[in-house]
Amino acid sequence: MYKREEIVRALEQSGLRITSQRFCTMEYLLRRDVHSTADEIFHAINKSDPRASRATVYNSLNALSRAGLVREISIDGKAALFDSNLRRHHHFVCDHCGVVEDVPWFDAPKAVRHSLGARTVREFEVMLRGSCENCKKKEKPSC
Amino acid sequence: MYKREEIVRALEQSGLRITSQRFCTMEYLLRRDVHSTADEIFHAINKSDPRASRATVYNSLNALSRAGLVREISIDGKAALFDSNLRRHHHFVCDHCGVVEDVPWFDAPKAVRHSLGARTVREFEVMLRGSCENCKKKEKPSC
DNA sequence: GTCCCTGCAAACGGTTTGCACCCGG
DNA sequence: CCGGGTGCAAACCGTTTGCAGGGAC
Repeated sequence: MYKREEIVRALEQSGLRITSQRFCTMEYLLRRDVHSTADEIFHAINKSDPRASRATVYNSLNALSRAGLVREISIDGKAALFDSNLRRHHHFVCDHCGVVEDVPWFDAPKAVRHSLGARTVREFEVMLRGSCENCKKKEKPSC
Repeated sequence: MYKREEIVRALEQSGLRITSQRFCTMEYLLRRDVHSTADEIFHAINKSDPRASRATVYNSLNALSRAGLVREISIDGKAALFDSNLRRHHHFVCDHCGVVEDVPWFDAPKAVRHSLGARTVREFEVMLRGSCENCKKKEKPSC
């Protein structure tokens, strides 16, 4: 579980002012195990503090993102998802329910680097698409 | 070069009515070697037929996309790009100029499939990010 | 006390939709 | 002639921005 001071320390180390909004946003992302949209975060924060605004959630997320404390992922033109998992990883997207799950990191095959000619590659991002465990069960009720 | 009848045939085979807008949209995409946004396509078509509307370009692109004649790619929440290259391939995105280039297809390493547990994988999509050839030259003017 | 952050509302860019008219089959 | 496509404008949705006031350091 994430303690208050851990979050404060993470924000401090990134040189960000510790404000209520940033703290709450960071806390929310760390406590969830699934990726969240800005809107979900806004509603959660807004429930405990009705004065909190959507714009500030966006601003906070951008600040956290620039500071490298969260990662923004955008898939298929839908609302951006925010991810507090900073370990290298890839993503799996379910075609049916749309859930986005983390999958373990693997590097690009060596041969690929050669096919890229004069380009420099800094990042390797993979997206797998298919049926998640739950949707697969539903597809085949029995046999 | 793509001949008029080839495009007509492709549309026919997909069971789509052959209308001026769909033909022009398809032609435009086939003739370009880079991916285009709906807006670019709209402006190109609008130049020769000032009555053409943005909405119809979107509708046509959606129809072509549903029919499997073009592929829609959305990257980083920016305007969608449309791609008439139907061969399997991956994408390279330049961090500096934003250009999106096709790179040769390669399959996921076998080990990856095992790490996915009960999920079924239908598609494997890779995005490489870095500096394209042009931007790399500019980065290092000399030494 | 100084900036930076916040909240609000308005603006924004990309895309979709409702509707009346039009055209391909 | 019928059904679907088209053009237009307005709606939509996620996100950003300008501004005035407030809070962190």
